[in-house]
Amino acid sequence: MDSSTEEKIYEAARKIFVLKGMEGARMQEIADEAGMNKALLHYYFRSKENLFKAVFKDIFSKFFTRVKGTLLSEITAKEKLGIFIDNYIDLIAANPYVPQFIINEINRDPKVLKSLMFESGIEPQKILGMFLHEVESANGTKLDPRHIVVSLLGMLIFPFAGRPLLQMIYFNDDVEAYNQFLNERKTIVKNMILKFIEA
Amino acid sequence: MDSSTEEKIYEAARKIFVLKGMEGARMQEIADEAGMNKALLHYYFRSKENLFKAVFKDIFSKFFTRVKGTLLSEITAKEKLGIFIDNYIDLIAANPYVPQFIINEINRDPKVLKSLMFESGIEPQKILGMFLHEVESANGTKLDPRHIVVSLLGMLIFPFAGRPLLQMIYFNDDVEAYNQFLNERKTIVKNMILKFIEA
DNA sequence: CTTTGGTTTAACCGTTTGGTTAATTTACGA
DNA sequence: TCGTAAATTAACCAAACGGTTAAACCAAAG
Repeated sequence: MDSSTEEKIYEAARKIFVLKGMEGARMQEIADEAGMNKALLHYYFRSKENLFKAVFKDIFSKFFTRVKGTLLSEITAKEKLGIFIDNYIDLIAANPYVPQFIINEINRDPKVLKSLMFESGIEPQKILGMFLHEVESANGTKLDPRHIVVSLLGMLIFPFAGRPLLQMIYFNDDVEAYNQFLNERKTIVKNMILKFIEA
Repeated sequence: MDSSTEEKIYEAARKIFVLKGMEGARMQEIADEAGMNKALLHYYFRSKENLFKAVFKDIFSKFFTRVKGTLLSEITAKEKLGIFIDNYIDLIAANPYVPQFIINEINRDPKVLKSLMFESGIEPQKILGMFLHEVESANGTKLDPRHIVVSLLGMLIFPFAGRPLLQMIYFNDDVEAYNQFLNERKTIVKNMILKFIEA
């Protein structure tokens, strides 16, 4: 660990905030996680809200930036959908609590959304707008593409957000079986979306 | 308001807990919402955790009981799916924060899940098991029905959980337009699921 | 009217919380 | 080697928190 103190604080804060949310997180816990005195958090970031905003803004923009990369490759719309689904599932699998974290914090304080999107540099409207366009050209504007996007995101996020419930009810708390189930979803979701768009 | 003191506390607690979660809720805020002294909350329910458990257990079991009712009618599997989707969307529309609340609290403390299901009387496994059976007989066991159920629930819940984000990005914060979008989803989701199962 | 028991309240308590401060340590250029 | 500014710490603070308590209130039984 040769990263700077500020970076250590930031990474510890990210971990704790994503796991417990703004209200559930404690400054002392973040300090412990970073292995240093609590006062240092206030030395580098003035307040808890400041630290949280820095973390949240970064997670928010990075998440959408990753999505953007997926949608910029030069292939057909349907291929893009397939690649998007693969990459998005991998992205959530690597950060399983992030989507739910983003949803929770936006619901907790929806006011920050506008300034957040502006300050984050990237504009989700354009990214998701690109996505809408992919869907639109794939199904020939027969359907409202917003329904496709919402269905797609719901199908991708829910198995992660509802994991404790689903894993227990359907998989007898077998972690490996559930991981395989999550992998299978790439194919399943692709088939569902494409079948619906084509028909 | 001629309901008893205990009922008033309970309803206030339900409202605040669902809106802000266990950690975000304050006993004083619940007392204010109920229009009475904070000490009364401890007089009727011993502790915050007690009060929360009572509320959560009740919400959890009522939500699954409602789902159960939908699946018990005597019609074909495909018809049941359609009716289930209609009723489930109406149910969430009447309690838009409940699914996310349940998901959050289960993630926060997954240990309580088992005892919760046991104490709540109804067993989600059986209810969702019934649902699996409907899906199974509708698609002739060609697909793992668990994927269908997870997709279906994700498609139904996500537009409510992600509302602030989706409403802003796709509907310019037009509340009425988003409400109409939510209504359209009944048809859309039905078509998606049925098309996928039949094919 | 008085007593009795459940109900309600204001005031209080100990702990935890985010945040501050003054002093100490460290890094490093003059 | 010294001096200085940044970095780090222990100790502290006020406010907010969940929870308690003792007294006041109130309805019903005697």
